[in-house]
Amino acid sequence: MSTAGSQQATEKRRLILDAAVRVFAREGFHGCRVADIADEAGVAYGLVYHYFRSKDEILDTLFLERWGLMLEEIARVDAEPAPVREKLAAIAGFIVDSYRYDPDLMKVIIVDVTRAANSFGRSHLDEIRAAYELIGAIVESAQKSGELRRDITPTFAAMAFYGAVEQVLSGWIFDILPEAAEDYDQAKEFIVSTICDGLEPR
Amino acid sequence: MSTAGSQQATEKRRLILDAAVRVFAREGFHGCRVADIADEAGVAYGLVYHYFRSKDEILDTLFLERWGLMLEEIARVDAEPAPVREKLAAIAGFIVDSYRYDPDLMKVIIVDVTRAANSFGRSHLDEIRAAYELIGAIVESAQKSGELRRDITPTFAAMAFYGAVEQVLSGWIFDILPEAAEDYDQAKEFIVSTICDGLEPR
Amino acid sequence: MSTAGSQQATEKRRLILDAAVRVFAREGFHGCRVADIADEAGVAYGLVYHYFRSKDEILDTLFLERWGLMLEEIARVDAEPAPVREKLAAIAGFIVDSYRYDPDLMKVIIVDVTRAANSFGRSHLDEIRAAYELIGAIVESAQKSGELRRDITPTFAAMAFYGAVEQVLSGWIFDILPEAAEDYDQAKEFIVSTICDGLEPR
Amino acid sequence: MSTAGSQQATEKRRLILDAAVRVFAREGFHGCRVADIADEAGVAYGLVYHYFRSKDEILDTLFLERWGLMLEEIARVDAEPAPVREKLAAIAGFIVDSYRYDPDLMKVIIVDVTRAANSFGRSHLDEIRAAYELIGAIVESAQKSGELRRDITPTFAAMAFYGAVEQVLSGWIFDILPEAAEDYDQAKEFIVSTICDGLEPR
DNA sequence: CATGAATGAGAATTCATTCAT
DNA sequence: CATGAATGAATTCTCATTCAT
Repeated sequence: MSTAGSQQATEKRRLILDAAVRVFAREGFHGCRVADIADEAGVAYGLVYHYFRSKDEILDTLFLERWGLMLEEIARVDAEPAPVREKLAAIAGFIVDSYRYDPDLMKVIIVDVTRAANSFGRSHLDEIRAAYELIGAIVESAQKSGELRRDITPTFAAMAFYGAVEQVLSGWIFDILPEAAEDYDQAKEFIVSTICDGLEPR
Repeated sequence: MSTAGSQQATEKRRLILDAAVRVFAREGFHGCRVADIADEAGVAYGLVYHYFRSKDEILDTLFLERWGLMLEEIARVDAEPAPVREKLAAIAGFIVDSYRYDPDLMKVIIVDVTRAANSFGRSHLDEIRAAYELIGAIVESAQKSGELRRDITPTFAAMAFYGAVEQVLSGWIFDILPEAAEDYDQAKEFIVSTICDGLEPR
Repeated sequence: MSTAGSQQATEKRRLILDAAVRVFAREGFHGCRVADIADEAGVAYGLVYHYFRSKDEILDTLFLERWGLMLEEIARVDAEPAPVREKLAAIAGFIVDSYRYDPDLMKVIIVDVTRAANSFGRSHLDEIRAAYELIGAIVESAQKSGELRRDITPTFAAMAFYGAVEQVLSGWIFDILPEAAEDYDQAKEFIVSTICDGLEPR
Repeated sequence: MSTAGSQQATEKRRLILDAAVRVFAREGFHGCRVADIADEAGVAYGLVYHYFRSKDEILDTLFLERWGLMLEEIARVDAEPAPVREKLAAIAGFIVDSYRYDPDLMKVIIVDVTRAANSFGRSHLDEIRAAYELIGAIVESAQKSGELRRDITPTFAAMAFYGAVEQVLSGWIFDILPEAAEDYDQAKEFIVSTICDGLEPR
């Protein structure tokens, strides 16, 4: 069946992407060779170039796939008529779960894409900016509704919130923070509580 | 005379380090060649290797120099009998001022070391961890004195605080946040207020 | 078809090895560049590294190929029920013929491996030693059978024999000894006669 | 005193040469840097170039010094009215003693000069050839006087003799032959007896 | 004489990418 | 689609030699 053939073709592409995630996570984007990806995927060297124009495109693809999901999720959350606290919890939860579900992929995105955001194509930077802006928009409307303080700019608040989330992921990636099942849930609550309530007693 | 000679000997080394900061900031550690550093410094290629064993060692040196200053500053702040809020403000201020004083250097440290989980970040993990621990210790003692809530772990609080600071710097580095003179001062206050007071109205 | 394809794949590897022999012989292992080998072989620079891990590995391969043949030959000779004089003549003949057949290769082996006490010679010591030991074993059994004097240790006798052979090759290599067709045959006999009968009249 | 000054100057030169012997023996001519020689000698880097034009010249000097002594000795031996057996014993003894007295220097000469005789300046090759010719002359006159067989060419006989001697030294250098006090004396006798009497019983 | 900083050509090796099959 | 041999530009690091002091 031609459908089966097409599925198989897609399968190999997926195989390569998944292998790339593992290899990038293990050795870093710069630290690995295209050959390593092919080996990890168990496919021929040249096949990588059949499906992807370049090594960069593999990373681009991985990033865009997942970052796109996140943007969709943030937009979806934003559209709901929920308290800002719940919205932020949903976003933090989504990112934390993304890491829980596929730590290698999130490691690659944070370490190899976010880090190199200015050396890579500017397109990534726009995607990243879009996330901050969506979060900023959530903050902004919550400020208008009186849910959040107005003396801190929305953009800044978004950075503080996202920075806290990313730092927790970095902590896990660098083996600085403990990483047990309960830590994931706790992290989400801690982040929201720290950012919304502050560290000082109320 | 011999002192002058010794200073002159050191001069070129410093010249190379300063040139490396600019080149790393402009092209990224991986994106530049050792030749670029030598050119930028106006010295012969080989002299770079006279003073440094490798390209890596240059980055290591830059990182350790500045990170060491930061660790000293945090330790100094910790030792003072001030409210935790002032301590955190002093630390955030120091980091923000480090960026204001030498944005290229901080960019290099954040982009090429702090987030490089597979290369430099990993090899300087102890130094990086030390910073978190010092901040965590400040939080912990403030929790004991009742200045801060006790239901969020010190380590986690330290991550949230440092994450917010670093993200603000990242915002400047990646041209996401506005970067005017008043923004630097404002940033320090915003960070402390966000982390201590929270975004929700009190 | 697939056999032909496989042969073709091997062809380039052989091309490189043969080119390396000529280049090493002409310029010496240290005196040539990998680019010279690639040029001489008429292949792209990178292909050398496709087939060999390093410049060293090329020399290792050349040495082991031929030295292995020699060890086999010596072992084969040793196993035959012939007079020791004939055995030594067979070994000397094999080495002399090796030179006659491929003087460049033997030059490389002697100049760059066998005498290189600090690099290749040291790392191939076991193979080199094995040759002496095989020859020593031939001497030893000839001493037991009364064919050879017993007052000279087998190891020493092996060194004297091999030393004479190698020095003759060195003489050819360095243009000290005349090198005509009849010299090759004569050399074999001279060596055996010198070592077995001695230079003094009997 | 100006004499003392001049002696001191000479001392440093000697210091460098002696250090070079040790370094060359340890790491090989190609495997060491000029800096290693300076360090080993305990002198400043630049001083090496004050006394020698180049790294090559250091090796040249070492070789010519000792090889010259050997040529003198062979010529001296040749001039004496002694049996050829004694002459060869004197030459073998001189070379063996040279090694016993300064193994590093002989190692350097055999491994780094003799080996590279065709890549280095041709002048070395002429010196080496001169030694063979002197020995060949000794053989030739012994053949005329009936002390040695006439059916083996003098040049060839010289090669066999010198080859046996050098191989014994190589055996020591490569740790293949035992190297105790008595081995040195035995070696000399074994060499002469093997070459003059042959390995077959008389 | 003595020092060691400064120079820069050179070489091995790597690896993304192409291409013939 | 699949394969992996072939290409060659790029870059780090080495180190003999020079030179200013």
